[in-house]
Amino acid sequence: MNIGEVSSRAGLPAKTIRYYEDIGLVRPPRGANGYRHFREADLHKLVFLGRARSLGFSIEDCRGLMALYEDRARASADVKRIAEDHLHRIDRKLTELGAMRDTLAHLVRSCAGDERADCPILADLAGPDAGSPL
Amino acid sequence: MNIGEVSSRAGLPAKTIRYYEDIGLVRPPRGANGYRHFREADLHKLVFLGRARSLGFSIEDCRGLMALYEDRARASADVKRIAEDHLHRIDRKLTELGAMRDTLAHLVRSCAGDERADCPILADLAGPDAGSPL
DNA sequence: CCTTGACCTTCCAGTAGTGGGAACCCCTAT
DNA sequence: ATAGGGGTTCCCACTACTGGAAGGTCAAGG
Repeated sequence: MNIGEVSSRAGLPAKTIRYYEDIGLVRPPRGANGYRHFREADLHKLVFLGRARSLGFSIEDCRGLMALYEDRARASADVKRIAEDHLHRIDRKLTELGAMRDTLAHLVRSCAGDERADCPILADLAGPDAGSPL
Repeated sequence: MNIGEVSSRAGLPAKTIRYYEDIGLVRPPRGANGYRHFREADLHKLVFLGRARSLGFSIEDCRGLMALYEDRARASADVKRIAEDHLHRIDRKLTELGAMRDTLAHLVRSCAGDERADCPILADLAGPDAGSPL
């Protein structure tokens, strides 16, 4: 099948699929006209990549997962390690994003949001001991 | 003061400060030798930017916040709107990141992580109806 | 046969926010 | 005179695409 069909079936933009070929994640053969020809196995790989990316795995993680996916002699421990590392990264991100949200929510609540210039949000951003910038 | 001093006082890498000048967030004058000369007001701006960035505001948000910071006739409502929009973006991000974590945590728990090839993580990534890739 | 339109191709540029490094200038101290 | 520790510009790399331009291919209709 051509890139358009595989794109709609895998749910990935054609641009992205070309990019994945560029970095060696898929290697569809070419027809006489230069068009990429995708086989079912290529489609499966792209679906796999789409799902892994949607779980936030990096391209390099995906490369590793793909290699394991295609390796009949893999150990599930290797897969699990990649997933656990990613899980820890997500947890760290969640923690820092949560801290951001709490700080920001506090600032937003403390701001009147009216026509006056007085604003605790700006005051906080300027720092504890900062006066007017002018 | 020179870029090195303002860098350590603002807690930002010199590279970042040059970048901020490049995109017009700060405009330190130059001395006869071509060196940037930072005034106290420039330092305050950089501290402001560093704090705003650490709360996850985008560069464009920072540009808007800076303009309001320097505008004596601002309305705090304008500041609050930017902060609220950002807060909503963070909340959405937290939601999707949380969903990722839950899915991933479930997969990690279900994987034996031993020497066997059988792996629910790969099975899930491959999709519900996918067989072996070979 | 020609045109139209959808599809395909490549390449280039840009995104955010730096990080790294080259190559070079400037200032101070010894 | 020289050594070091500043500073300067410029360019490339990164993540993971996304958009656009310019042009080749294919199938259908007049």
